[in-house]
Amino acid sequence: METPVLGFELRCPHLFNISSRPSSSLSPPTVSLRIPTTAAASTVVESPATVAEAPRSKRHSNTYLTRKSAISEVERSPDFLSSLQRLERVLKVQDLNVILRDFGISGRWQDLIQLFDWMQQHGNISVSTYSSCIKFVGAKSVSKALEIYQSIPDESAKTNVYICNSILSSLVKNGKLDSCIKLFDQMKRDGLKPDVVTYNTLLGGFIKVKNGYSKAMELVGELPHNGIQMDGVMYGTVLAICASSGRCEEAESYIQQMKVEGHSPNLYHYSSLLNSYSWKGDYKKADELMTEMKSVGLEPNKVMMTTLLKVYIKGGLFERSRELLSELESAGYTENEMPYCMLMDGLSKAGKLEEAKLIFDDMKGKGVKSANLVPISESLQVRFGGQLRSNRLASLPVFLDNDFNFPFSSDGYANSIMISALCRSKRFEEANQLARDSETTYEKCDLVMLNTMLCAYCRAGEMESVMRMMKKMDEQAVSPDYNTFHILIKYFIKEKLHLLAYQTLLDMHSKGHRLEEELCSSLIYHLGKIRAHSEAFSVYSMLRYSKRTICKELHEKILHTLIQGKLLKDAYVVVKDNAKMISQPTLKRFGRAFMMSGNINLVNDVLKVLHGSGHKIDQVQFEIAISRYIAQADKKELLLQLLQWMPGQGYVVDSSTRNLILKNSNLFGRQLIAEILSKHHVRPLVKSRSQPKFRCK
DNA sequence: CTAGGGTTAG
Repeated sequence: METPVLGFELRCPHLFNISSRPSSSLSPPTVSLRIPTTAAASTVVESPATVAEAPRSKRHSNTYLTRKSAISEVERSPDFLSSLQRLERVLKVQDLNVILRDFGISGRWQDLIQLFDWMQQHGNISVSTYSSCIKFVGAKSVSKALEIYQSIPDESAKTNVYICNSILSSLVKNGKLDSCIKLFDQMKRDGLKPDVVTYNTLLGGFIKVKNGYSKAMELVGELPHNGIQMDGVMYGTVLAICASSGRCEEAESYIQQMKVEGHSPNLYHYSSLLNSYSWKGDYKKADELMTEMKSVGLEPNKVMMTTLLKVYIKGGLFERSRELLSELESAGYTENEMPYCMLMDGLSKAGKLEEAKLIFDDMKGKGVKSANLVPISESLQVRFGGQLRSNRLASLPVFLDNDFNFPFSSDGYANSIMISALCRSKRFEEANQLARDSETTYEKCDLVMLNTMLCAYCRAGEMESVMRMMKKMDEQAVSPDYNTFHILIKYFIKEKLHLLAYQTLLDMHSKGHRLEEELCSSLIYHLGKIRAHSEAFSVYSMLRYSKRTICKELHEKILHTLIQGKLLKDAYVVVKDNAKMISQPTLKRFGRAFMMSGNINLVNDVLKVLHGSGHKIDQVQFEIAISRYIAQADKKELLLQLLQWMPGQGYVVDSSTRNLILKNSNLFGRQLIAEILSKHHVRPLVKSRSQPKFRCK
């Protein structure tokens, strides 16, 4: 039922604007010829208020039919806005909602937005309008859905459960689960009373995220607290979550539980359970499941059979897979590439490239189409890019960024799989050739396809093609992902374009992608070799501060590079933070290097850090340090500090150093020097810290 | 006759 929660009825044009046009200008309904023109016209001229309060059955029925025909007239009209203008007084807000949904279902995005605008301007709008509009728009773009949400003038409607469910669903569909949960909490604070659909919307977000199962279980756990019972759909979602994390036992127990509660499993439930068997390729259980399902009168559909195919492939039953694929073909379920792709991929991963290629060729011969997504209408961007944003956006919660999701048509799954398969078998020339073919065949490629081709070109060493692909991605405004960066950096290293690799890594880091240690490590090595020491250090630092632990050889490796590049202050930082993970010879090398040419003001600090880490400082280091101090008389204080520090830690100066100091003692005050050196007389036994006299048991 | 949620995918 339509509730006038928004308080628009007062502004409703029906009440004030009824006879702005003569009724004679109204066109007759074009659809339902059974309704006489006059009847339609007279209904229109009557105040809808009268209609609403006097539902005499005949007239009501007439009105209903009139409205129905008006709905389809608007839907079919080539210029629906003018039809809308004409039929304004016939159509109720719920009729407009029906039209809106029809536009949404048939992908008429521009019309949907125009109608929504029109309804807003005419104050003929309801909760359902917002809910539906957000649903359709939000499937494509979170930010646009949020703009609509923010534009709702009635505060109480913002916590309407249907509207909230729509907006939460938009966030989930666009992979913004964290934002979704935050917004959900916010909405609850603002008065939302979540229902079973709300919870299920959130749960839906856990289907394809890692650790989704345990997070989902937390949410399921709070259902009783909110007095919500799981329904059939929610069991479907929960089973999908189990399946997507390979938890077949949990899935089985949920099926059991739902049966106990009196729900009979349908195809959704069975296909998720089946999918949970695909992880281990448990075809035995899968067959049993199919038998049970048929015994309760359910016919396997396309999804079911495709999922079964997946189980057989995972289980390595390629002969049965091929048979099942034929069954899919005769059932008409192979109008797109997907099932062929699954089999090809499975075969190639099992090392059966030739058999995979046979499937590929067979599929190509049959002229199978690839699955295309409908691209977002440009008008939608234009419309919302303009006036609607502005002041409203400023009030959006900060955690919700306005990201777009552009679904591009995704041609060429099969080619992409085949290219990967060829690369896997190191047949780079063939992969290269197929990538070129794909480029000419498919106008637009999605990111995975682009990455696959890029990879093939890189492996084949086709620099020009690599550059062409990068340009293409740029032109198609496809932003590179982790894989893209990874492929490129590896390739640049291989081609000895180390600085380019470095630049690309910086780019990757700035885009927020995690850095892989092995790749960084290799780059650090090569940058060191070409004496790009500070670049090497910046790679190390990026890795160091984005990861909790890194392999200890890396500290060692960077230290050698820094010493070689005389970046001793950086080296000191590395030693200070990781001394315990660095080998003694490397510490020694660092110590000597620092004594020789490190910042003289830090010499004592460095010695203390080295010593504090358990490193035994050798005489050479002291000797170099002390000669530097002597050569620089203004560092007198530092020398005295060092000499005073040494005996307490079990170090004494050797005789040549001692002589050097005495020779220059006039610079420091003979008396003081003699006093300090007297403590260096007795060379204590090197019973080091690691060998305490008394061991505790 | 009236909004919002669940199945296969490189």
